[in-house]
Amino acid sequence: MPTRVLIADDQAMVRAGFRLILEGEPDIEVVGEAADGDQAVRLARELRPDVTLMDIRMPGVDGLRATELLAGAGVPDPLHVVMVTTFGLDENVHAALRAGACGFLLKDAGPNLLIEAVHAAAHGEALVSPAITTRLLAHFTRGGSAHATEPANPLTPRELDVVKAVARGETNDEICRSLVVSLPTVKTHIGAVKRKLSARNRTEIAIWAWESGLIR
Amino acid sequence: MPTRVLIADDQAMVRAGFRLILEGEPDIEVVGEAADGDQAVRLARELRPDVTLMDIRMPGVDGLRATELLAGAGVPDPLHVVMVTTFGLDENVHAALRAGACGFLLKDAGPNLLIEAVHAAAHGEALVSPAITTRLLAHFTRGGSAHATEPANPLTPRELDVVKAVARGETNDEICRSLVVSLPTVKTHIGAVKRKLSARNRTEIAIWAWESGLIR
DNA sequence: CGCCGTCTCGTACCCAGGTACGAACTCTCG
DNA sequence: CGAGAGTTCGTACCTGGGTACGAGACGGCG
Repeated sequence: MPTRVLIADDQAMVRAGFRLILEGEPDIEVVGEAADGDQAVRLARELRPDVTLMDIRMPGVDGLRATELLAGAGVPDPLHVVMVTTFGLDENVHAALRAGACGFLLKDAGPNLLIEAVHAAAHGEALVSPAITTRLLAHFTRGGSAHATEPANPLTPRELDVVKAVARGETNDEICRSLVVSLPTVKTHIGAVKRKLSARNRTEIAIWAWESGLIR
Repeated sequence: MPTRVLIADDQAMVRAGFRLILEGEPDIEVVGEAADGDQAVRLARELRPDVTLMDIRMPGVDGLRATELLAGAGVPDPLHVVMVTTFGLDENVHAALRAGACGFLLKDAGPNLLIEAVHAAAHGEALVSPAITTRLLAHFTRGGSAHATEPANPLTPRELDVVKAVARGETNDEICRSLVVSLPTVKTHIGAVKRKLSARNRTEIAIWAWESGLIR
């Protein structure tokens, strides 16, 4: 009996590409496609796929949230979600694994890795892109301290304001004027954001904002 | 006699997806794949494809530059290049058409549109994604005015290396190690880049890299 | 050949950015 | 009401980023 796969990605051509890649395998069957997180959750409940390929970045409910929803009250059997994304920022990886994903692939990983990941996920095993694996290991060996305490992505509204300003290239001085607060306040917020995103400087905050679609 | 197609995209999985989509058509034959602009130019000269699918964003020589090179001294017969990209930034469209492309597709356009575009390009006709067509028309009707883009950015190769590193969030210290130069050198290059891009800090350099598609 | 651009490195200085505390105020919620 | 989260501000300190010089080495080109 073949592995039944659900594909969730907002780009129709990416879905078609995945489908064609996977249907080249005899023991894999694509049972559905979803264009956003909402659809993904509904179809996953309805179709009960063995594995769900989930793009992180989708309009409306994104892949992370959708995975959390599924993990929460959706399906009784263990989740087999493989995250697929174009970018491998650390925060995304952590959030994805916390949300219950059992794989994390970059889209430039090659078709074979995709197939391998589906097979691995079907057996409840995890497969992560080599490039990301390297960074994960670096995190562990460096003693990734702050992660255990921090929940997923709860940036407060004010912190989001600061992130957007940073992602526009504003200096701390400009931010404190445009948000009408004092300079220490801006620094406090930025410090909090850096901890939550495990960013090492403001440039990585800006990169995160662009990658996550907060700015475009 | 089938239409011979060359695929140029840095992501292996995207190439595989395109190939599978196109090979489903009886009158289309994929004759080669290129992972960057250099390869694309060389293969196009060697294989003489009827149509080249070209991703705009590729490491090293990007799709725009590669198209220009081909238009310049490459092939005598008219160019049949279809640009493919995930984003439909206006300046990209203009630059692509200026460079000699005869089509412009968004990756979320659907497989059928891809096939249609290849067929159209084979006959020298142009096919542009509906969404982009709308924006182009808007430009014309509005009287295509304000173009605040810098057409030529005289960034030297080395400066481009530095820009990419900055856009990855690296610190000066990390850059000087990854490029194997001294710290003053890195600072010199960054200073030059800042002047050329009229950026006020490294974050604005990173933003520029993202906006211009140098990084994704 | 001399000129020019690029890449490289150095020294020195200044300041924005980042860290590490502490603390007050407001609001919500059990 | 007490607890917690969010926002705000303060002080002090240190590092990294940015600026302003100058200068040698290399290669292409008129």
